Parts: sequence; C-alpha cells; structure tokens
Amino acid sequence: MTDATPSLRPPRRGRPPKAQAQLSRTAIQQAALSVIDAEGIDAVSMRSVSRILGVDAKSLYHYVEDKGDLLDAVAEHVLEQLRPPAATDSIDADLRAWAHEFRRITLAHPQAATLVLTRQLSSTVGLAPVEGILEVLRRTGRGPEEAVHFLRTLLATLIGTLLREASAGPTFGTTDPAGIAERQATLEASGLPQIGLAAPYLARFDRDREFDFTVDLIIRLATTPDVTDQIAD
Amino acid sequence: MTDATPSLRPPRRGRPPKAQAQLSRTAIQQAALSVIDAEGIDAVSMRSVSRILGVDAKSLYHYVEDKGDLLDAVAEHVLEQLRPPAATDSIDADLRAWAHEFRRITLAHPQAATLVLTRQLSSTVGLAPVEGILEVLRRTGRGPEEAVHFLRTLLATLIGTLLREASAGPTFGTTDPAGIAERQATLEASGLPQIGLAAPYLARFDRDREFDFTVDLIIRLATTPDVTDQIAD
DNA sequence: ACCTGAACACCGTTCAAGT
DNA sequence: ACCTGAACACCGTTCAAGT
Repeated sequence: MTDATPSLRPPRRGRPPKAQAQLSRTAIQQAALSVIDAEGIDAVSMRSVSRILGVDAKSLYHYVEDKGDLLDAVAEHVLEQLRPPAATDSIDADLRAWAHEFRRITLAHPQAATLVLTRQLSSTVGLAPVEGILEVLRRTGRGPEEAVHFLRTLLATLIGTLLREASAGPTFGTTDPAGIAERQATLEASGLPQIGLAAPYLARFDRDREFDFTVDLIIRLATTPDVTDQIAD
Repeated sequence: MTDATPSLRPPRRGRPPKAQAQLSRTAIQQAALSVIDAEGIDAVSMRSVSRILGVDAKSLYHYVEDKGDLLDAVAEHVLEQLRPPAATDSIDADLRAWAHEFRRITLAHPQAATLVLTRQLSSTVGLAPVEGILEVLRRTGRGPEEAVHFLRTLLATLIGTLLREASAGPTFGTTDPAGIAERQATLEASGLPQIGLAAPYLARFDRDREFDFTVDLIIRLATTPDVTDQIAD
C-alpha cells in the first residue's frame, strides 16, 4: 500500500513485514532481538515487535503470555546460542573456555546483555552451563557443596564483568584518545589523591585485557587447592 | 493545610500530598524511592511520583531533565548514603568493610539495586568509593595500574553478587524449607548428573554466608602478593 | 519563578467478534 | 485456530498560558 499495491492487505510502513505467512514464538523472539539490536531494549514494545512481523500487536498474545514473557523468551533465545566447550585435560583452560563462550553470546547482542545476565529464568535453558561448569569444578577435587560456592562466585564475577563491558558501549575503550584524555582530566580535577594517581589507568579500558585479567584471577582462585582452608575459620 | 483547609487548592485522592509547600530535586528523589520501595521500579512514572508529591507530573520537569535523569537522581541519592569506613591496620578488614558498606546501602532499597549497581553515573558521587578502595589496595604495595585492575575485578564481583542477592527476592533463601525441597526436586528431575549431585546446595541460598564466601575469596586474591606474577605470562 | 491545561504520540492488555 | 476492532487506563513530553 506504500506504492502501487491495490490489494486490501493491512497497510505497512517503513520496513516490509518479514513474513505475514506464519507467526510463531521463534519469529517473535527474533523480531524482538532485531529491535533490541537496532534501537536498544527500551524500544521493545508489543507494537514495535509486531510491526516488524507485519501483524497487529495483540496477535503476539497467542504465542507469548505478556511483555515479560516476551523478554524472557529473548533471553532464552540468546542463552541457547551457547555451545558448551569440549573438555580438555586442563581445568584452567576449560573454565576459561566457558567464560569466553559466555562472553561471546553476551556480546553478540550487547544491548540485550541486561536481559540475558539478570533475568531470573525459570526455564531449563540456564542449566546447561551450570552442569558444565560444575563438572569442571569437580575435577579440582572439591565436593559438590564447595563446587557450588565457587560456581556462584565465578558466575557473579562473570556477570558483573560482562554487564560493565556491555553497558559501557563502544565509547569507553582504548581506541578513542580524545575521550581518554577528557576522562583523565575530569578525574584529575576531582582533587582526590588516589584517583589523581590512577587517572591514566582509570580513564582507559581495554575490554579484552580487562576480561582476561579478571577471568584469570578468578579461575586461579577456583583451582588453587588450599584457598578455602584458609578461609574456613 | 492537609486538614480543614477550605482553600481552593488542587483536589487530592488516596494518600495526602507530602508537602505541596515546596517541590525540589531532593523531594522528588525521595518520592521516587518510596514508589520503588513500595511497588518496584516498574511502578516509577512521572505521574506516580508526582502523585505522591501532590503535584502535576509536568511540574517535575522543573527539577529533572527527563525520566532518565530522575532515575539517575535516585541512584545518586542511594549512593550518597555510603559512609566510607575508617581505615584500620588490616588491609583485609578494610576491604571487607567497604564491601559490607556497599551491601548495606544496596539492600536498604533492594528494588532499586539494578539502578544503583548498573547505572553509568556521570556525576561525581561514584568517586568516593573508588578513591577509598584504591587507597586500601595501594597499601598492598601495588602500583596505581595494578590497583585499578584489582579495583575493577573487585567491583565487578561485588556488583554481580549484590545484583543476584537483590533480585533473588526474599523467596530464595534458607528460611523456606518447602521452597528448597521443591527446587531440589526440580533440579534432580533435570537428569543432569552434576546438578543432581549438587541439588541440595543449589536449591538453598544463605545470603550472608554466600556474600562472605565470595568477598573473602576475592579479597584474599587482592591481598596475595604474588598472584599477578603468575598470571602475567 | 513556578505550575498546569490542552494536546500528541505513544504504551500493555482484555474481550468479543470476525475469518 | 488464528487474527483484529473497539476500548480502556495508562505512558513521557512539549508548549503556550496562567498565577
């Protein structure tokens, strides 16, 4: 109807409907993800998602309970992309592989990171990484209870690190000398002594290096045999 | 003015306006926080906040740029509650004190946790903890650059841990035997071997213990002198 | 200086009705 | 079985006008 189409189909504007043929939960997940990638998570609405599918907003309710369920579906969809790394004979390497795989799927859709990393998923899709990481942790010789503690610490660190990286946006990196200089100046202007001394390092942020540093640190912890003995008191 | 005032002031419904006398950025922060505490972050709207203040929604725009700015203001308000712990002669104890102070202000308004922990604040209020923690980290003998790395790891872990704790809600705790049993059963039904073995521990979650475990672990790391030498390769 | 009426372009969701 | 029209009670925000 935007042009010379004489049909009495529903009017469309902007991008054409992907497929008016078939609606489905998967199609909705993908449409929502495309909205998120293009315009961020705040742009997700029943109406914006349905527009992409060339369908009325209310039609979504046949495949999705409500907006919260739709967002859960997106988070699950992203988590499902996770491919469990094959085990090697190195515990350290295996944990590192899990961490990087987590990072990979998260940064594939950085604007969806909050969703993926903070939604309490009731579904079963979150269990695969838990099983996989527990398996590696058990190889350190620790029992199930201790392994769970380490799993939680490891996941918390991973989530905190990835949330920061994803929400920092592309602005906050090493690749922007002007921005670095500006941030450094602001920090130095604060007058706080430690911040003044550390300003050059606080002002820059090498994503890859920073991730590796934190992951190496936390993994060393998880694989150092006597750590918890010292803490147990 | 709340009682037998025959004036032709604007009509009020439900809870009385707190103070139609004076609107201010601080008053708005507090009103928003009270909405968050009572009904969660999704209940925050220009209209819901203004209703508490007995004022029209549009009036808020005299003190706040837009809704995003209002939420930033709330995050800052919570962060300002942070009272830097006094230094002792123990590095470990001082880092622990910072961690617990962070936890204290976060859990004082658990529904605002996402806001406080994930908002990229452009203001200066976030600098106090950075300065304080850097100061402690420098006492380990590390230089500013290394101290910044550890600061980032420590904050990421803290944020990940507190996000989990705050969003878990009061449901997911040790204090609910029925819930624990149910979760354990669900986990065991997954058929995944490691999850089956760890189910009793995955099903329960002692907030205090879990926080202490992670914080002790990460602090031990920050104060172990030779850790980064081993990683440096 | 501070507040609001009118107005706009949006939301999520229900339900009864259409094919 | 799947989709939508009508409808409701909400949103954030602008701007010109009131005191």
